[in-house]
Amino acid sequence: MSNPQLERLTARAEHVVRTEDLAERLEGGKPLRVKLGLDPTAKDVTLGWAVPLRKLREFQDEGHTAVLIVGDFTARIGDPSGKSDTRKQLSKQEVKDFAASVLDQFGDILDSSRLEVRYNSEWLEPMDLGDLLTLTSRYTVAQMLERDDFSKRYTENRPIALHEFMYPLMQGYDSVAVEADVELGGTDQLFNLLVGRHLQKAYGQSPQIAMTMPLLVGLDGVNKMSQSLGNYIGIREAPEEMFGKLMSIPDQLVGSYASLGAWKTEAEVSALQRTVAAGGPEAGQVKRSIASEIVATYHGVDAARSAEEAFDKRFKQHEAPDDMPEVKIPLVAITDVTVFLPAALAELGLASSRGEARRLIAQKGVRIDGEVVTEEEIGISELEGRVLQVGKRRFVRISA
RNA sequence: GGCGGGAUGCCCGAGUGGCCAAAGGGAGCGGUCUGUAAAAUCGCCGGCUUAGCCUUCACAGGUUCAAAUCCUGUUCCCGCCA
Repeated sequence: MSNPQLERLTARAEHVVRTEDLAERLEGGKPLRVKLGLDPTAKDVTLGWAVPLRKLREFQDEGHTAVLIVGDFTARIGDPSGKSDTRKQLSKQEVKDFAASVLDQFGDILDSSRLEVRYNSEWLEPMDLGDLLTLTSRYTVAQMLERDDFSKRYTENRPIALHEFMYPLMQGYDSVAVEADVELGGTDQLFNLLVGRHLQKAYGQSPQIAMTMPLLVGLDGVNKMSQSLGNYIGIREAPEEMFGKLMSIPDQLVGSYASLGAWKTEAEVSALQRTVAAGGPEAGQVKRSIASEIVATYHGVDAARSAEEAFDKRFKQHEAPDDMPEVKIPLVAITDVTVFLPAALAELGLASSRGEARRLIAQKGVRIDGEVVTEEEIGISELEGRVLQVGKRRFVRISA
């Protein structure tokens, strides 16, 4: 590759179909229309989502136009990509709320001056049965079943609802509607992006370049980062929370977070990975610096620094954090001058039930001012004005 | 339309009359340890002021001293044939 722009734009990508086409269009000198579908089915933007977004930003920085497709129509079907179950259908209002929240957060990453936002209900809603037949006639059942998750579900005797076949077609048709030059997505989107190419050809356009970005693995170290799995970090999460979560990723993931989160170059990443693999305090140091850089990307360097300090205070020195919610002892837990602690903990949301709270006490997981609590029943005066702690992370100050 | 299979705790999944609040795994939570909210390791994991009691195995009834397990009906799901 001799074209430096091409090189920058394809960095970190998993697949580019086809690189030659991209090179050619860049040569053409016209700003490209770079499409990214936004699936408004959850309210937060995760670090995983940020990966294609940042790629899109790179395109913007090179003078190209970002075309965001809000899948308000398709969200009502639910993208079956990578799913082994039919996704539930959302109501119009839910979709609208999610879209608003997500678009707002996208603003943290994208450049609003080279941005076009389109809702796919614009062209999908008015389609009539005839249009639909034209669209569906361009693809075969065998082609659909090529898709990994469909074929898997099919052979495993799991249901595939007919409307799920429509999803890739609709997403592909979006590319036709906005005349996309490039479409970005996660690797799990490759099939859908290729359908877009196919349909564009069928509708007489030149096929878009499909570019996929690697999927960021979530906090569990196994699955793709996703909100439905709860293994995610949101880009709007508090610095301290973000830093803590980043410190909890398995060591093997540090490399990919360095690349896809801290946007390190390939060379830097492999150096970091070697250090982590060697283990020892240096490994922790690497994880720390990556965590800190990612936090700084979204909250600034100062916030990142204080998040790191707060983390050390709590987990290395085992000190209580500076600020914590102040709460009153729940009345139901009080009898005369004593407090029934399991009831108090459950009521305050520090334990999910009284039984859970009892277990926590039995397991030495509850402390008052740092001292392990062994009794379930304690005097009110022993609680008022003190810091009540559950586990390592949950703190609450009891008002006097 | 015909025939067959299935629905178990947050998820996966064993259990086919009492030994079942229900194996095992995952997730989650707590302790220890540590460079860490990593790893490892030990423990907990329906509810309840807990040697006991209460409510659970799709839903509604029934049989039985006793039902997740047997019977009837209902709902939903899957497969095969058409």
